[in-house]
Amino acid sequence: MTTSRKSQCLDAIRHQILSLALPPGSDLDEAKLGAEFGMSRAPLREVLQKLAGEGFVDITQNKGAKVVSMDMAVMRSFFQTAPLIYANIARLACENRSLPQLKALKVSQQHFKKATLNNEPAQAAMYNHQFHHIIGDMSQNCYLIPSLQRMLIDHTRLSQTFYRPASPAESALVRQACEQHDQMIAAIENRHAEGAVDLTLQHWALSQDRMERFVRPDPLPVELASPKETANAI
Amino acid sequence: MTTSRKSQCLDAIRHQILSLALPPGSDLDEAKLGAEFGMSRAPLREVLQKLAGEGFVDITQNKGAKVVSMDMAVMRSFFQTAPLIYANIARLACENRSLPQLKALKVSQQHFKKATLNNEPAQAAMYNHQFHHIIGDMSQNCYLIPSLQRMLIDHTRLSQTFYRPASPAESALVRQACEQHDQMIAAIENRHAEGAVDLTLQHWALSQDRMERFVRPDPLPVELASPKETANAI
DNA sequence: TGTATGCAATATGTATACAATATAAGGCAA
DNA sequence: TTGCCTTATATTGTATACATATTGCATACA
Repeated sequence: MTTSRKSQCLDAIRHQILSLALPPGSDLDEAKLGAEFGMSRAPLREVLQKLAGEGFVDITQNKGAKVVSMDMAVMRSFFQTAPLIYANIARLACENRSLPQLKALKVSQQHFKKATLNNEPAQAAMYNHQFHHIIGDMSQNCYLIPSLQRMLIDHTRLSQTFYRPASPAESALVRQACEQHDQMIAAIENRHAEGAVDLTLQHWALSQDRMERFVRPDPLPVELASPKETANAI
Repeated sequence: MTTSRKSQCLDAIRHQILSLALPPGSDLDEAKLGAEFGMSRAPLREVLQKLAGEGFVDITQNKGAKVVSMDMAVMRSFFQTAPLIYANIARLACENRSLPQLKALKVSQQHFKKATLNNEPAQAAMYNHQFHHIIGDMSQNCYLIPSLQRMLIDHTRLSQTFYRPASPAESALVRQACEQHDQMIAAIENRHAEGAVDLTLQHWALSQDRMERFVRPDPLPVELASPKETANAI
């Protein structure tokens, strides 16, 4: 199939952006990518246009495509808006989910669980992304889905450290997130909207703290930054 | 400027979709549009890709672009989701609006008011669209704006009849909508978030009834459809 | 007469060549 | 040395030609 080459290219670039292999702000050179995926610039430009529509890249006239940035102004909006979108998507998912979607969600969760147990942080982040993406599909709401997908892009990029726990306490958080996924599946299966919303907000609270730390890490101990020490360090 | 031809084409197609000159579901032929706007298919395809990203058209592999449909399932989501998006956008607009944006909003409202007074329904619908689009810009929230813009597409298409009042009572509704715009400007200018949200919800309620009637009009009088009359008619 | 199959016409997808624009480097003048 | 202007190079934008896929119609067969 000649069509699969384009969708394959789409998936590859999406994956690289979500995994931070292509960091925010990096330039996407048409000629280079075209050569890399063995296709001419025409279809590749369409791929970039599509990615722009999905919110993965920004395209500027005569300047090409850049991976969307994650500056402070955007982060503020992110933390402000996420609970609203996630909670309402969860509620609608309970109302509108289909059985094939429910099946897909369970499969995704199996993969996610396995990745966390095997300590594969990159995979875990991607399957977590897929999990929430499927819940978005379940909502069947063409107005909220674009918002959700944009949130998930930044959420997945920010959570790249989340599944790479540095201490037993952090491992416990990952296990808890995994359990919440199981509970969310049950709530959606039973069309228990209020439960799904509550779980979603708890799930959000869990990752929120971790992500905010990533964006705004604890300040270094003041003593280390004293004039004397600084002078020595240089 | 060679660049303006593409953006001009974008604006033209957007306008035709919003005004229902291109009805939902209609096919967009690349070759025909290319000839119409005096450009080759390559840039025109990019225009269609961009429109797809904005939610104006759906593109299917090997089958080209169609104006997004407005079926019943979508309408349900529309009425379900609109208050949520509009209210939160209004709240954020109060927080984040800039002075140039406020100025633009006032200008847009002037045009809108003039169009309603001069009984120019098509123009009124377009300036109403612009008015709410600017409020979206004011929110500065890159996650909610895509949702808002998709809502506005369908809102504007549905409201094409709204500004074509058929009775004095309907004219009063249009005047009321216009007054609400003025009040919304004041609330946003004074950063009065609660007021802006309330006004937005009232504004929504006003158009909601009118739009639902358009989607699901009053049934025809039963007498006219009686077997005897029907037989005569045929 | 209904259906299936194959062919032709039309529309979309892709590649390549060329034009226009932006960026960066180098030279010149203050 | 610094600022600016010019020019060269690299990258994006556009047009055209060709390949491929879909659709509708005609024809043949059940």
